Amino acid sequence: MPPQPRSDTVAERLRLKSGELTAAERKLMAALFDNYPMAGLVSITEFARVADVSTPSVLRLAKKIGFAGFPSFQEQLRAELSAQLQNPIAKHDRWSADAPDTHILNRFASAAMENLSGSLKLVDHRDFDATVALLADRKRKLHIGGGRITHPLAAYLSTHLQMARPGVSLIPAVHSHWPLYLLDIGKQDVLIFFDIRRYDARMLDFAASARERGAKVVLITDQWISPVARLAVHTLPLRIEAPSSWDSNIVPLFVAESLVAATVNASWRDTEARIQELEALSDTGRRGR
Amino acid sequence: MPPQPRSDTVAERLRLKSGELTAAERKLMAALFDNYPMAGLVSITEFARVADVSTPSVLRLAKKIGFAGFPSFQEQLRAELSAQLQNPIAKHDRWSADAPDTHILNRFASAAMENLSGSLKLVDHRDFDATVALLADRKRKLHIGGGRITHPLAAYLSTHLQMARPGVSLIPAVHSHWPLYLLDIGKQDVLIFFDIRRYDARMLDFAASARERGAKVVLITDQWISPVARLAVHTLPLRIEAPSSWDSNIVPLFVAESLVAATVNASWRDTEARIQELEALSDTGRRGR
DNA sequence: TACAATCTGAAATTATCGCTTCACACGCGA
DNA sequence: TCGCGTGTGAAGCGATAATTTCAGATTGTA
Repeated sequence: MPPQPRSDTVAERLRLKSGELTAAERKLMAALFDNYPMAGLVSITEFARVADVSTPSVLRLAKKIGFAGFPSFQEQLRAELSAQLQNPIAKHDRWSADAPDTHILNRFASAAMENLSGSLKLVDHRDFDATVALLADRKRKLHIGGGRITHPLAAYLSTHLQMARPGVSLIPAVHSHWPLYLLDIGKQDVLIFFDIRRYDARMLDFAASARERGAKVVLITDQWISPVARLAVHTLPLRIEAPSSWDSNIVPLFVAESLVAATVNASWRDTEARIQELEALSDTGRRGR
Repeated sequence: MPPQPRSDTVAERLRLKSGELTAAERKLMAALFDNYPMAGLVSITEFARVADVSTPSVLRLAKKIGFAGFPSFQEQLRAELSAQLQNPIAKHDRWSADAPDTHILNRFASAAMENLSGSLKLVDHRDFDATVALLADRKRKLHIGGGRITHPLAAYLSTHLQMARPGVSLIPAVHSHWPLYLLDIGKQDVLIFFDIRRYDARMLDFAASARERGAKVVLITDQWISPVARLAVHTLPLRIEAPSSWDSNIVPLFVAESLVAATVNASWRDTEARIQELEALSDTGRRGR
């Protein structure tokens, strides 16, 4: 390997060494990237304070990535910033550093952002709020399920809701077990289904049976809307296109996380105690091992 | 004297006073505008040297345009620069129609966008590309795992990679099964781990054992970087903050989907046939019911 | 459990910076 | 020519920043 090219940016040097950084050094790296490169253009004392480490740690990091001291480290940051300011195309720095626009990461990121803003226009926030009210109602049991592709989303939602409240059950991926789970669905229960194309006929059957048993169905689907919507009290249609052979489930995950956050907010009094209890039990479990 | 007008930029203040500047002060103004505002972000000594005046002249200029001293003059320059660098991403057009900005959907969306653009800056795209090369190499077996929270992400990635190539296995969520899976990890295999805070000590152990058996470890983690990074050939650090009691896994999912798309692209010839075969088998299966 | 290796920040030290003072230079009118 | 006002920078003095040292804390290991 040739000797380290001295023209490398601070960001590149940090990434190069990121594997061998200590805890304090990682804090500094995080602080710097949090506002790059401005965060590094203050005094060493101030930079250390912002990252919540000592000044020697800043110095050690600067030396580890090949600078003589803090001033030369800072000089490099200034040089990068100057170069960037003179180059008007630099607005792309918010994407992957120096990767071309056509890089899959950047194309996927654009698609994700468009899906997200498109979905927010598509979704009726009253449906969202009404769904949250259902999820926050502890008198109702929750049943969460998804198709072959979306099942991990259902699992994710179920794990988080379980931390927030009791009475959450995940319907397994394997169809043959479904009748058993249908048995446990009762009046006033809520069935949350992820169903995106291609829609699974068996999910429609399941949702129909659940509804007959008195459950309320909430559907998270794509913009072409699964047939389950006819049975659902609330439908959240999302955009899921991606530059890929398969659809993107980023926005469905976004909705799942938002539902969790909103549900926790809506019933904070009950939830707070439960989370603290969970923490305590986890700690005990860890120590007991 | 009225309180110092903090909204004026240094450039405006200078132009305002440009009529009453002395020779040395005009030299300083010219030097600053020559590379605004970077030229002023060095030490007073250096700035004076560049403009070919003495340091007291710099100080006198700073005071003349209303600053208490050189540091506060410089602070103003930094503030202007920060404001200028603020990415215009923040002002995306309306989110959810007529929902207030404070609605959880909009707050979560902002957080997601910031996490995404922040992560793209944090991730080294060469690590990403190198990871894709590993995933696309059909001679290597892939083992995919995650912690309690991130396991669904591992499952999602595994499902998609399985559609793209053979030799993909998902490490189950239950720790007690792990030794059995370790047995099957061999030289040249690849272990893809999702590990975000709080890091699981058992994942570190597992990764260490896998590495000892000759496997290459790829780590998808958060910006605070899991200790597994020390064992990993490639680390993808991501931003995961959310206005919620728990972290957001939207960006990890984004990376998983991007990895799948890039892997498919990288080995399209092999993948195409496999996907078509899968389609055919699925159809048969459905008809056979 | 003890030992070694590594990491970390408090404190001391050194270097540099920001600022003040003051002597001198210059222009200009008496 | 002198005197006066204004502008300038050399020199020096704290103040602050950068660096070094070192002892305690932490972590991994026998």
